[in-house]
Amino acid sequence: MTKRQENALKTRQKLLDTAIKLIEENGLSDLNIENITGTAGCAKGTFYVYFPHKDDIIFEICRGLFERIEKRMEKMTDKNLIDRLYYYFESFIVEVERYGINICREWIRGVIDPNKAPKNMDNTKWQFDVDMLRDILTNAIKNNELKKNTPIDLLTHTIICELYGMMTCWCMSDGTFEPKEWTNKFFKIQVQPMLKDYLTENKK
Amino acid sequence: MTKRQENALKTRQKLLDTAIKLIEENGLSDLNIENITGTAGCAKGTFYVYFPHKDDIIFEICRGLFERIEKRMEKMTDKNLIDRLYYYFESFIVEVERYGINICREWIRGVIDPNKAPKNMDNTKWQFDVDMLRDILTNAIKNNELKKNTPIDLLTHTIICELYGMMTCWCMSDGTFEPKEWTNKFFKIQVQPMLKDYLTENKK
Amino acid sequence: MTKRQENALKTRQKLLDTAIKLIEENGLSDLNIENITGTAGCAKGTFYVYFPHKDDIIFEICRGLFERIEKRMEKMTDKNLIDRLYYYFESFIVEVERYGINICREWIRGVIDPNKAPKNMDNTKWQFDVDMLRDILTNAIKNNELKKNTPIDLLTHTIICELYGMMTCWCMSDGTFEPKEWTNKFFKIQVQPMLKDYLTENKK
Amino acid sequence: MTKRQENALKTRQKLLDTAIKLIEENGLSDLNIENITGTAGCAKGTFYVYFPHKDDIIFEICRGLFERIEKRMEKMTDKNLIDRLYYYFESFIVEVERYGINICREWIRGVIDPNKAPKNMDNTKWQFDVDMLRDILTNAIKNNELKKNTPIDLLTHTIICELYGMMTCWCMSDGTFEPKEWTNKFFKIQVQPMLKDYLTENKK
DNA sequence: GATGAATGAGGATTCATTCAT
DNA sequence: CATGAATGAATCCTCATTCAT
Repeated sequence: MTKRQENALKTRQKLLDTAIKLIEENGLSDLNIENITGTAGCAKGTFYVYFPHKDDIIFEICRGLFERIEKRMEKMTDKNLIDRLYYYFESFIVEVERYGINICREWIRGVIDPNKAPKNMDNTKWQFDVDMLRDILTNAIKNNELKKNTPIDLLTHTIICELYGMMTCWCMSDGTFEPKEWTNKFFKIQVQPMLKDYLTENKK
Repeated sequence: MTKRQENALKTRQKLLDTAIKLIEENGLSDLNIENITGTAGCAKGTFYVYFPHKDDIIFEICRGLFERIEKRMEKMTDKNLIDRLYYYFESFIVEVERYGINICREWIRGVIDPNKAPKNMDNTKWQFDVDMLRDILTNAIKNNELKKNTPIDLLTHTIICELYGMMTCWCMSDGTFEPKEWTNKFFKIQVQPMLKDYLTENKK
Repeated sequence: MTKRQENALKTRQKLLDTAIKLIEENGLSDLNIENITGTAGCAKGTFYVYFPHKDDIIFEICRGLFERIEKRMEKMTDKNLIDRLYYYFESFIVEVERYGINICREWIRGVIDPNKAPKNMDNTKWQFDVDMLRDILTNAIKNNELKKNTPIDLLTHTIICELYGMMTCWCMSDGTFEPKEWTNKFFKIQVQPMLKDYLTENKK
Repeated sequence: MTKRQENALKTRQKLLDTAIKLIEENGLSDLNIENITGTAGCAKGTFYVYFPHKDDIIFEICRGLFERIEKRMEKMTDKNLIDRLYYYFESFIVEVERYGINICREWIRGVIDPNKAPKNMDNTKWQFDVDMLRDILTNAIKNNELKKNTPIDLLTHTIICELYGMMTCWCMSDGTFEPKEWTNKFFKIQVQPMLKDYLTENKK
């Protein structure tokens, strides 16, 4: 990579970071291109060198959040089921909290309407989450961690519901309801008891 | 009430209904005053006779949804705790579904950021929900339906989380994940087991 | 019509007149909404009360020119064929000159590409002109002014070609080549000789 | 010519050809530098190595069309007047058709306003055409092909008018009105009769 | 010669809101 | 009460052009 390309990447990242910062500070509705470029220290037109439309930077911010969670997930293959599920919960919360509550709000606002998702998105976030969790549980059956009669669909939906419920409540409560703290509690009183009956002998 | 006052009330209601219909059809972001008044069959200026600001009609729509739920709740004082809680769940879902998925999306979008709530709102939706549910449970202790050591906060937050999780997932899945169906399931595998240990002998 | 509606019409006309004046002065490429409204003495937004898009006012200006020519034509039913055809030539030139050379330029620029015509235009200008002239000649055969073997298509196309050729040359020559003067000359040395052989005895 | 100079010339020609292709496909208004260079397979900056301004390439395209016509004309000195004039007509049409109807549209749009012609253009297209045709006719008088009382101005303007009329109508009709076909017809019923009276005995 | 990142002036469009009638 | 013409701030986006590498 040449020096020029490196600088270009820096500019792009600078715009991305600035946008994240500004959304976190004032929310999406107050975000405008003049704002971003002004704060990032470049010209208005420079924005359009990297993002064809205003929405594209927002999509990218959310996708970034999305990818970070995925990346965390990939690292977790050796642990046992309970730990993997807990890690799944935690990953969401850690990454979302890193970006901040306002980005989370915009993320939910975006993810809430799959009809308005960008066309290059091959799948709904909902479908993606359902598939990923179902895979974890299906594999657990294959690995003999879960019994064959485990109600996978029920567990999958319950867990995802819990997760998005936590995020929605975090935003609603303006941060009072802290997800990190509740992840733990919920996991103990909701997820673990629910799984108990389906864990095979050797994993209990 | 004079004839004139009656007509005025009708115009007002017409505007409200039209706005609901339009949001359900095209979402909030495509809603504008010309749209509302045009569809309702009155002049742009008429809107401002009844609603000082655009936001006021949105607030009123959400408040309407809110009030319907409350009203349903008030009718339910004679039933036992489990039934009351189930009814609480159901009320949300029934009323939200009546308005439609797009209104629900906008409701979540609005409720998600308490800082941007209208100023005449005396309380956060979050705080309201927490208080209402806590009251139900506290009364249940007083009525000797629940044991004194019941972890009220834990139960309260868990239930609210589940509820908003369901609504968020309904929206995310574009209606595929049907709340009515899952309300029942969730109640059985999540809420009931959680309460079991704290119900007093006479209520079990 | 109420006083208000009258004023509104005046505002609309003022915008139209201003736009015509500005195009005539500086051409279409230098025309912008700020310009029009500023000169017309109203706010930028007022423009959009009357014209949904910038292009709509341009279309209307050209349509206006078009209609004036049509209206002139309608008045001419009692005269003989030669006079009617001459009047056809003259109508074009008189109306186009009234608007000015720059408007004529934009008109040609617009009329030159039927694919980019507004969708509410039911017909091509080309088709319209061909039809109108063919009607005049066909009727002349019916009225026994022209012989039955008159080559209508040939005459029609020749005359239209001459007409648009004159307008194009007027613009190209920046007004040096004056259409009024040439209309007469052309008619005498081109149209009349061409018709001579086909006029019936009683009309010669 | 060094290899480097050769390559440079190729790049320049590639840009020119690409621009012609793009105008023919989408018209001038959709033409932009990124478009040209992207399609030509070089960088945006490269454009400015060869053309100081965007307009310069458009000017060059039109000049190219212009020169091809001129070159055709130069070859025609030995034929008689009627043939030379017919060849003049034909040259226009053949070359303009080679470039395509959209280029012709843009050419007319450009040629229509001499005030906006590039400054390096020493003369108006109008003036150029008038001069060229007048020369042909004046020489015909000198060569004793035409009588001395031939109304040169009248003939010159009539012919040019006919020519541009044909091109304008070709564009207006979206290609339906085919210039090649009509060139012949017009020449026979318009130009030849008009000249008849002024041809000297030995040329009749 | 070639590149492509950066620029910023310029222009269209939206829409909540006001107010005279 | 009802109207709807007028407002103008706000904002997105385009694109020819420059210039350091």
